[in-house]
Amino acid sequence: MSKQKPSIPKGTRDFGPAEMAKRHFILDTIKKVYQKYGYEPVETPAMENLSVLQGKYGDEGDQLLFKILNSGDFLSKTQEVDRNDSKVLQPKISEKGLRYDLTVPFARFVVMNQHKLTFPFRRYQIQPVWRADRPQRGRYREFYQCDADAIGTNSMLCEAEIVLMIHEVFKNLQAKKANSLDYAIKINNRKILSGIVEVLGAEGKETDFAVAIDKLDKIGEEKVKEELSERGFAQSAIDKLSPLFSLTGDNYNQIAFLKDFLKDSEVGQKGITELTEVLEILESFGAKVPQLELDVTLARGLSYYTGAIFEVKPKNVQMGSICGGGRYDGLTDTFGLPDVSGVGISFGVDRIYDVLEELELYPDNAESTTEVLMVSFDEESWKYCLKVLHRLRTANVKAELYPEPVKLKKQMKYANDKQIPYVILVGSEEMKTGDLTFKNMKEGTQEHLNAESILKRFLGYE
RNA sequence: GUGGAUGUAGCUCAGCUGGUUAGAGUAUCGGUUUGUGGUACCGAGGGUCGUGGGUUCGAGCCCCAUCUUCCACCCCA
Repeated sequence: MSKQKPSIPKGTRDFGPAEMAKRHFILDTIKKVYQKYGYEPVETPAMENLSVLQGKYGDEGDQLLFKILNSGDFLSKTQEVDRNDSKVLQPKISEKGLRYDLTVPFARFVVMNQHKLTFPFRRYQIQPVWRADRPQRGRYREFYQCDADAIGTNSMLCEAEIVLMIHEVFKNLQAKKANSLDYAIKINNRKILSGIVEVLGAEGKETDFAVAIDKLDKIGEEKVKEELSERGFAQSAIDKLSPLFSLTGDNYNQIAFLKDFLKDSEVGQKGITELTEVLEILESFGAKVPQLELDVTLARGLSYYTGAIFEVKPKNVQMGSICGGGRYDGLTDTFGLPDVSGVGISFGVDRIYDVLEELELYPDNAESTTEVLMVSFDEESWKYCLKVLHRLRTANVKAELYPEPVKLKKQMKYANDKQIPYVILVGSEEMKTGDLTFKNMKEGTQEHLNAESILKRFLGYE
C-alpha cells in the first residue's frame, strides 16, 4: 500500500483543543443571550433536498451551493444527450445539497412542523453551513452560523430585541479586557430601498440598485453612480439620488429627511414607520445602544429579505460583516405556508474568532481545563494516587494522573506545557506521612498537606 | 467563476546569475540535574525543496501543468 500525504478540502480547517476552548467561549456567550431572550434550540440535517435550497439566495447563491452526487449508478438514469449540457445533467444526477445557511432550512422546518409549534416561535440554531466560495481572509467553505429567528409575528419588538441581543453578545465577548472591538450595528429596511427606487422611477430594478448602493463605503460615491449608470439608471434618477449620499446627523435626522424624500412612495413610508417603531421600542426599553446606525446604503445580497435588515461591521479590524440578518415575509410561502413573517440574525463564529484573535480579546483562562495533575515516583505511589484522584473527581475537581510513573522531569514538563496550575507529588515520603506535596506551578511554591486539606483548597473552604 | 502572488525541517524563514553533502531560529528528544516544570549550557534526530512532467552534463533555483494558502474582483458570515 502506498503512503499518501493527508489533506483536507480547500477552505476547511481542523480545530485543536486550544482553538476549541476559544470557539466554545464564543458559542456559549451567544447561546446564553439567545436563551435569555426566550429562544429554543433546533437542529436540522447537514443536507437538504436541492429543491428546498435552490432559488432562495439569488443567482450567486445558487452557484455557491455544494451539491451531492446521487449514490449508485447515477449515470444509468440519464440519456446520452443530457451529458452535453451540465445544466440539464445536474438535476438528474444530484438531488441533495449541503445547506447554505440556517434560515431557509428553518423555514422548511417550520412548514413541516407547523402543527406542533406554538407561534410566535423563537428558535436558535448553531450548526455549520457550506459554501463553494473561493476561500480568502475571513471566508471559509465550511463555517458555523449562530442563528436566532422569531417567526409568526410582525411585531417590531423582534427587531428591537435583535439589536439588544447583538449589543449584549459583543459586550459579553469582551468582558474585562483592555482592548476593545469597535463596531457598528447597521440597520436599514428593504422597504425604504424599494421606496427610493420607486421615487427614482426605476421600479423593478431593486436588485441592481441594492448591489450598486451596497458598495458605497468600499468604492465611493462616484463609482457607485457609474455602476448605477451601467445598470441602466437614467442620469436624472442618479442626480435625484445625490442627497442620500451625504446624509448626516443622528438616526432621527436621517429619518426626517427620508420621510420627505419618500413622500410619494407608499412602501417607502411603510419602511420608515417600521424603522421608527424599532427605535421607539428600544427607547421604551430604556436601553442605550450607541453602536446602532441607520445606513440607507445597507442592502445585503440575500434575496429573501423584505423588511428590516441588519449587519454588524467591525471598525478597528479589517474584516467583513460578522453578523447579519433581517425580516423575510415570503420564505414559508415558497413551501406552501403563506402569511407567516419571520425575522432573525446570524452570528459568524469563524469571523468573530478571527476578530477576537487579532484584538487579543480572549479571557486568560480560555485555554486551561485540568486544575491539578498528580505526579508519582513509582508503581506503588502511582497506585496510591488513584484513590486521591478519585476523591478529587468525586468533588468535581478537574484532575488527572500522569499515566505512568516516568521521570519527574517529564511529568512536570507535561503540567507546565498544559498550563495546569497545581501539581500533587506522591512518593514514599508522602505515603508514609500522608502529607502530600502540593505545588503551585505559577508561584513555584509548594507545601505539605494531607488529601483532605488539598480538597478543601479546591472547594474554597480554606 | 475572473485576475495576481505563494509553497524549502512540526512551526517561522535563509538559500547568490542553475554547480559537490540544502542551512538558521524555534519546537522535539537526550544530557548537565536518578524527588521537581518554566531560565541557561552541551548534544542528537528530523527535508524525495507542494505534486507531476519538461529543459540541462547538472534543477530548491528555469519552463509547463496541477494542488494549497493568501490578495483583489464577484458575493458573503
